[in-house]
Amino acid sequence: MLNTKEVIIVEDRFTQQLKKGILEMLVLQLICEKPTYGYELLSRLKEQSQNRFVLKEGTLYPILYRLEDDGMISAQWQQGTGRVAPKKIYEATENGRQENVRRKRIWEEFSETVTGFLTGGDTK
Amino acid sequence: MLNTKEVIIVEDRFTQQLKKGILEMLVLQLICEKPTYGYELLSRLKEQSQNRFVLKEGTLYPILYRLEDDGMISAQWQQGTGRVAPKKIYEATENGRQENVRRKRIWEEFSETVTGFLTGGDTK
DNA sequence: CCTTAGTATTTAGCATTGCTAAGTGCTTTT
DNA sequence: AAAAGCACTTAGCAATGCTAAATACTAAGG
Repeated sequence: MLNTKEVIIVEDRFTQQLKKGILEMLVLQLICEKPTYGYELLSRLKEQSQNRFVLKEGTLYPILYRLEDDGMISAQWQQGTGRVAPKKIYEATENGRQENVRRKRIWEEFSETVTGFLTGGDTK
Repeated sequence: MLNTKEVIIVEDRFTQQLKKGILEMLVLQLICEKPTYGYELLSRLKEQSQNRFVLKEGTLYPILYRLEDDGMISAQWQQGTGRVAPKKIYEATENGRQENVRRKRIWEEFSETVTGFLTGGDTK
């Protein structure tokens, strides 16, 4: 591509609010799958969601710090190999894995309830 | 029931955050189904969700005001019939109905994406 | 050589939304 | 007389995602 600009999709308030809680869950899920560092998470989120979860750094890193503060993940700095900048590698703790399972269960039940609510009544 | 006290389920941060945006969507949906007033919405939410969306008034009314400010619903005071306190009846506007349809679409796609994300990778 | 883009992390400050808590006023039940 | 129910209002807090910008180093292009 000559022009690397991307189409900017202005997200409305609704869609933005839907993400509350979800992003942290997805990040935890990805780290449970395999140890990773922040910048890589950005691309994994983007790709695995078909461009639906395209985060800025300012969104992701605070999530990582929260998960770390809450004991869900642990971090260690990886030495800069050769000239590659050092990365902060995160991996899930035992607590984190349990919490991840719990959240998936809650999400499943929650989303089913909501969908049932919306389709049960039918606006017409 | 002699004792009307209910078991208090302390909700964790995660579950609370999941509701962001959702409650407003559900309220709009209910009003689209038929004109209603605030207090009745509380019970409809509670029943139709099998006790999963049990709101306090302080949560619901601000939602109604927002929906009204945004032109999704319109309100009119119903005269107090006899000795019954006057109620503020809300009904959906044309904009509200369109937005409701749009939100349902967004929710459907969103929830499928999230579920796919969580089941695709499998934490093992 | 200088500029742009890419990798990688950090931080400040704002907007939105749900929550608790409390208050008003009237009616019905105990 | 007190408690509980109906019905609406408001103040203030907590949590999370967003924008924007800064730092620092490497690689590529004109």
